[in-house]
Amino acid sequence: MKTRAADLPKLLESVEDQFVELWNNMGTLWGISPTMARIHGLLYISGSALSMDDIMARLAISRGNVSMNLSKLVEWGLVRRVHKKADRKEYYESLADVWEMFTLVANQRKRREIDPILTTLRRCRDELTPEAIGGQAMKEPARTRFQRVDDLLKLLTLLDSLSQRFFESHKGLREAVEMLTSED
Amino acid sequence: MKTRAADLPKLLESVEDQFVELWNNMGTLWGISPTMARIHGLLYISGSALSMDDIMARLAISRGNVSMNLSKLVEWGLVRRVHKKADRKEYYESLADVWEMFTLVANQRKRREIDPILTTLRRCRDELTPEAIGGQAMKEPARTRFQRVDDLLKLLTLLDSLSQRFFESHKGLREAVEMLTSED
DNA sequence: ATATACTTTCAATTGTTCCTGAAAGGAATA
DNA sequence: TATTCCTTTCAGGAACAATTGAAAGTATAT
Repeated sequence: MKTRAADLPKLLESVEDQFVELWNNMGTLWGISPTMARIHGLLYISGSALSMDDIMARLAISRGNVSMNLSKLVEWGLVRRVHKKADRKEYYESLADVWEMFTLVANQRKRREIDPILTTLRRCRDELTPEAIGGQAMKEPARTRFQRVDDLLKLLTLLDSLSQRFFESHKGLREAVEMLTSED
Repeated sequence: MKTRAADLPKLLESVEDQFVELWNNMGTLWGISPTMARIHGLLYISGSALSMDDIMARLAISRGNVSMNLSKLVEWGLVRRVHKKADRKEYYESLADVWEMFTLVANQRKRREIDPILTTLRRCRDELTPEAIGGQAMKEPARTRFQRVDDLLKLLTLLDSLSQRFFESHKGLREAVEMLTSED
């Protein structure tokens, strides 16, 4: 059942709304605040540069809120400012490349959040080695603690190397595709 | 500088505290509530079955809170109840296998959160195809919208297949290790 | 220099999520 | 059955996060 031409704007609006909502959920998953995600969703799906007023009107949120969240998006590198000649307003535009967006966020979160965790974990392990506590290290209860920390550290270190390779360029994605298509 | 035997309990306690705090941060990253993460951290690092009272005392949180969060942990499958004979109390014990814990959480979150997103995304795409809106599909502004949704869907579908393979068994991990060690 | 057009900041408000403690619920023992 | 010991539930409160709107800030045009 085809949509008549007159209904197209309504349909597009509805699809955009669905997408913005979806992107909001996606954002929650990545630890991104709802409004930030919605704004980015709107910029991404619309594919054009929008002004603060456009966004305020479309998403029904206040000027201050839009301003703050746009700055954060620019900081993350997901959105960039665009100046139009003969217009004092600033416009904002999303990155278009999805993979680039993913790696951008993944790399920053890894650096800010995962790396410190790994550092702490290593310190925990080092405090439980024979070098640190002598013969006690081999006996309970220290032995179990050490074992658990070490197990975790091994896995996280591995995942870390993997993600490093996977996220650092388009190459990682290509390798993954090959792995997926070769066997199976 | 080795620790004297008398200081060992203090040291262990400190390491455990650091670990619990670390696991709390890790949990935030996975969208798991702080207390739930801390309880699980304690159970994991201690490597033994603890009672509600043990946990309340060690983490200084209320009985109700411990109870609720333990149920959720059991629900997730990260913790299991243990009955000790001649004791009415219930004890709780964490899974020991780190990889198993990861896959458990990853699979459940995928099912609950990612799959619905993919469904919505497909619906968005389908509403923008030529089948749905005719010739308009090839012209702006519908064309861009379709393109963007389709790009995203392609990548997410790929990541989905990848993670499926990666997380469904120990095999995924082994493959990844091979990939990492073979070339580079 | 002043006015205009637009953006940023931030204190106050609102909204959300988390935690507590006490009461109700269950299950084992006497 | 009554008692004891332990767990769960949940309404209210505390802590935290997000949002607004108006004042201050900045830049361009006149």
